[in-house]
Amino acid sequence: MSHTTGVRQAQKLKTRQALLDAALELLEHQSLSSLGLREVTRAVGMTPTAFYRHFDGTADLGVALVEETLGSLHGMIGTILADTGDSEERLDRSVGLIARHVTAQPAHFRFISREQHGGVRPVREAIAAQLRGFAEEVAHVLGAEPGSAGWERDDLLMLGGLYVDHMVLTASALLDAGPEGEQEAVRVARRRLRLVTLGRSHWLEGP
Amino acid sequence: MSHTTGVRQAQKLKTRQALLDAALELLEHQSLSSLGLREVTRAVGMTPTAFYRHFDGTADLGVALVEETLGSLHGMIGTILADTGDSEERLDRSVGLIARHVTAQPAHFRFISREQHGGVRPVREAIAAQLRGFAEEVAHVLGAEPGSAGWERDDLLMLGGLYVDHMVLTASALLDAGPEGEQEAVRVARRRLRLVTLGRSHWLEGP
DNA sequence: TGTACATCAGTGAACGCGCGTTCACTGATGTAC
DNA sequence: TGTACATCAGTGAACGCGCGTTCACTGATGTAC
Repeated sequence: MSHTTGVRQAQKLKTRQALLDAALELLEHQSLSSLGLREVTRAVGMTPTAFYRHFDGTADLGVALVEETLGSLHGMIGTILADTGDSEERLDRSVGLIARHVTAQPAHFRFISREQHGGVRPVREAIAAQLRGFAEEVAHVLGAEPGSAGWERDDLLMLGGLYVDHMVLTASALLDAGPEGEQEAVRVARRRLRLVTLGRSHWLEGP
Repeated sequence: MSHTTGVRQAQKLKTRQALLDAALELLEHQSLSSLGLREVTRAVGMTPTAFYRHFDGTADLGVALVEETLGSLHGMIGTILADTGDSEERLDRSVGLIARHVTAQPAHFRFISREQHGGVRPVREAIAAQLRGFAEEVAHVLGAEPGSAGWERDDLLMLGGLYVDHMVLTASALLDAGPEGEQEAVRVARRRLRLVTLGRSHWLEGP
């Protein structure tokens, strides 16, 4: 057995990643539907033809970017919503964590925000599927808490979706705000979340 | 004085409107950033060159579409939020009104939803400005109600923004749901709104 | 370990095509007298 | 009302350019023996 086996595969993965990185950078100022395959290969420094060794086209690359951005976030839901500290503290922590993620990889979140309702169907659907997954995870975690006693499954899902949509809105707001407006965006996001959480705690009192 | 004066201007407006209509139709399945000027004129049946008699380019046309879609909605805020009936009834009425608008002109709302975070900056900014205006109107109307006694201006704006963002989310959800899923989308939108409104009514009780 | 063959990531030339923009123009509409 | 000139929405030809996709290829990596 030789330890060099897989050199070719490793190089291929490296090239693929270079394509994804270059595309993400190009997508900071344009939509996926106007991103050219040649633009991407040019940025990486390779022949347009080679693109097809990795993706069917830019739509396919877009779906891969969705996976790269959101795939790793599953399971983090539990960490974010860890039921420690009072609800105020937990809420601030959640928003802070989103803010840190967005600051750490702004291009990824800009891409998601832009393509969530964008012109490329397979990408839109991939994002929707991921967000639906998050909503279900949130619903599951919240459902296990004492504060959710008596809640119907349907209402928990509604609440999970509400929180997820607010995460996405917060990420968008942070990106739009830029560095100087970040603090204010965080402040507003926190108060919004507080209001929603307040609604949650009175939900069962009836309309 | 001749009553024919203005024939030229009327024809020009008609052509301009034809360009806007054709563009909106083409934008149902693509983003503005990939919409070609020639595509639009071809759909209308005119020379590409003539496009420049009406718009600087597709970005400029996009800004005009924003105005066409959202410009007429100002002032309707008051009607939607008219303080009649109990809060439950008023809430259902609001969602119903959005649903009716979206059903009546789906292409317009799809365009707004798609370009709100899209790749064309001037259009993004035009949409943001309009939505900010709506948020302020909502804040103003709500601020005048007894239920908002004691609210700070800042919190009212936060609430206005929250309602506006939910209007947009509801519109997007309705478009994504299609005819068969419309009823369910309306149901979820209503419960979300109910939860937010519940949070509103307990806002002053402290954190 | 050495050799002969297979695989396959990336190359480079070529294609037909639609794009945005320019320019000089046409002819209906508008205006001055 | 009639005439002579000005305006300007829309035309049609032309341009250079970058696009996505095809094809036969090269040469390093991998595999069988």
